Amino acid sequence: MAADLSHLKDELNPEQYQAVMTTEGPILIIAGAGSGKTRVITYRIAHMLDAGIPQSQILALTFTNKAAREMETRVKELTGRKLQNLTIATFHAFGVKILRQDIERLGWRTNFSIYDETDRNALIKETGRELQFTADALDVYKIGILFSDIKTGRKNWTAASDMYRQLYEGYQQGLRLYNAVDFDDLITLPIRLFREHPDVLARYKDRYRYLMVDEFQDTSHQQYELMRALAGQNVAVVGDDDQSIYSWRGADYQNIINFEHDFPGMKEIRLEQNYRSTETILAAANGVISHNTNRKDKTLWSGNGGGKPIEIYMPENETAEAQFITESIRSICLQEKRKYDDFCILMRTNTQSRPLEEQFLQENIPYVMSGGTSFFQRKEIKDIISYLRVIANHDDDVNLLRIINTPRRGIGRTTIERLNETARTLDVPLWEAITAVISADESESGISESTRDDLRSFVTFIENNRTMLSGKGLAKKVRALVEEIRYFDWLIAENPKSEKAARFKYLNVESLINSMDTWENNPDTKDANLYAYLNRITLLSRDDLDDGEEKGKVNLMTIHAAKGLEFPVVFIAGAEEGIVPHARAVEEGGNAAVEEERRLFYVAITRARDKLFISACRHRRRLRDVIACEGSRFLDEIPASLVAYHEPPQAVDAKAAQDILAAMRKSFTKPIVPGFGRKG
DNA sequence: GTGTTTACTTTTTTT
DNA sequence: AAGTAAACAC
Repeated sequence: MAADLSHLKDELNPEQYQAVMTTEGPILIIAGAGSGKTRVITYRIAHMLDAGIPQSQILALTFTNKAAREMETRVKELTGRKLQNLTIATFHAFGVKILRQDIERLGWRTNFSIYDETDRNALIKETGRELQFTADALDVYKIGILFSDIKTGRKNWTAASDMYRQLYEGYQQGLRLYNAVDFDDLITLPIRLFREHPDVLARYKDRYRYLMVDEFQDTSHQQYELMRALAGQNVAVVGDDDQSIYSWRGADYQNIINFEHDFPGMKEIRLEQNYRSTETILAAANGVISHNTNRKDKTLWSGNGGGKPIEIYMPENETAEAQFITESIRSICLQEKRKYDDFCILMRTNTQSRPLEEQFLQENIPYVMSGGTSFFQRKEIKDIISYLRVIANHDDDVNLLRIINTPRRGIGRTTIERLNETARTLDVPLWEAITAVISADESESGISESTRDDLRSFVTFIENNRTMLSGKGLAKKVRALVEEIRYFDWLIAENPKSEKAARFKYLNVESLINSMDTWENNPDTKDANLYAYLNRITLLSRDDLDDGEEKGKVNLMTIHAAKGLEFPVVFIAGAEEGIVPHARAVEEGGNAAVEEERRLFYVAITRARDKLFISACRHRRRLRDVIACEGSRFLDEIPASLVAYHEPPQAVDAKAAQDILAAMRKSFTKPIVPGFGRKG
């Protein structure tokens, strides 16, 4: 089916239409929540293709893989074309693409490893130990953040941080030696590449004539630099300062101001009509966000009619909260004939998901938790991936150390220390030290012959698996590897108390292998080799794996993960002081941080189309003990006329809890609070 | 030299 | 509850 865009004018409002038709020159689209942003972007691309602009000239940058994928499918649907040459990617994925092509010019080899936070911290720890840092001074978590700030120019060295300068140098050298780059490098190295090698930049500028950046309010200075380096005149950026929620990762919505300066003649288009939410929900959102001082003034309006009041409930604890949510979902499903995937539960932190997931399992309600502790952060997954990384890049010390004795193969602490010394004196990666030690005539290394045998078989094992680098059947080979190292036995041994846990972990490994299989058999996968797989994998999160699986399931996610999405019925769980706004944000960042938390809450509210429930527990379990909680300050910022409160349950013992539950069940056929269920 | 036990802290949000 | 580091046992 060919594109039929002749009715564009009827399908879009005047501002949207203008945004779609303005393909030449710089434009800034300020798109309020629910104002049809995705629609505008996809129509805009479709229109450009329709106007004869080749796919290869268009580059669209997003923040999440999910957004990129969604954009691609929508354009595909709209145009009915195959999109082989259209580039829609996240900033980081695009960075990888650039580096895969030309990183050799910067001194790395093309089979470089990408280090995530865990890997980065491991490398910092390792380097710190070599430099004799005391355990006290070596808070790798904090140092990792510091290094990221330094690398991206967010911070300079200060008297306080100066003691880590040498460590930073060591860290950087480590990356170079192990042929690895970290997440920040995925943006900063392309910038450097473009600066130092104008011919490379020219190639990209020549190719990409039309640039588009989504969620522009969340671009960092580095990402903005990258964009600016590539941009000619035809740049469209789309954003909303009220939805800027990534400042802790370097996002700065001042880039919107910078854009006005750097691209003179820029056209600004504002999308202020909300098509998503009821007037009630929108009024609540506006009421909250209006408390922020530092923002572009906006008047979002909705033509969608009143809607139901926003329901606020204060359950006794998180179990009661989870029960309230599942009960509500059940009855709304029945009453309004909704499907499970119409519901979304939003949380501030990942840890909030546990009691909810338990309740869902118990009640047999299917759910998907997107994001969360990323699938790829799981130990069992990282173990297997580490094997693959070492196979792809022997010099990757961080991953080598991870697997060299996992499962146990008799290579213990002292051996590793010895190898480290050898590596340090020769100034080579561990792998080379190992090969040197095992091929030496006598055991001058101080490593026993039997241990050297263990090392030899390890090296042989890795070498034998290099067949993965080419040819077909990657998943099959990985499965064989997992069997050969007897990973399941290891999991059982490591989880002596719970075979269930071991089994669960093994299932995760299984689903990793399955996803490899689908990936390599997907016709859209261009080169199904190990390198391509590894480059891709580090940038993915859980929900990028099981595509299509989320149909018919209740959605659970953090507010951050929900950006850009919408659901008919939304629950915001844990709307308590200390959670939103998060205690850490309040104590560390002062007012600016509270404003960001408020934006976060605003994003949460504006995900809802028809119905919004907010719950705040009176007590919550934290660490060991139970603490008393207060409702979030943001709750008071919702105009009272829009809210219906649930009657709080009085008792906590089991019997009373049953009664409350029974009352709650009834409450959906007959409101226990006057006004609930009626139009406000 | 290696593997197991025990004491101890802890990380908000994600590419 | 889970991951880490140091102490302890083999």
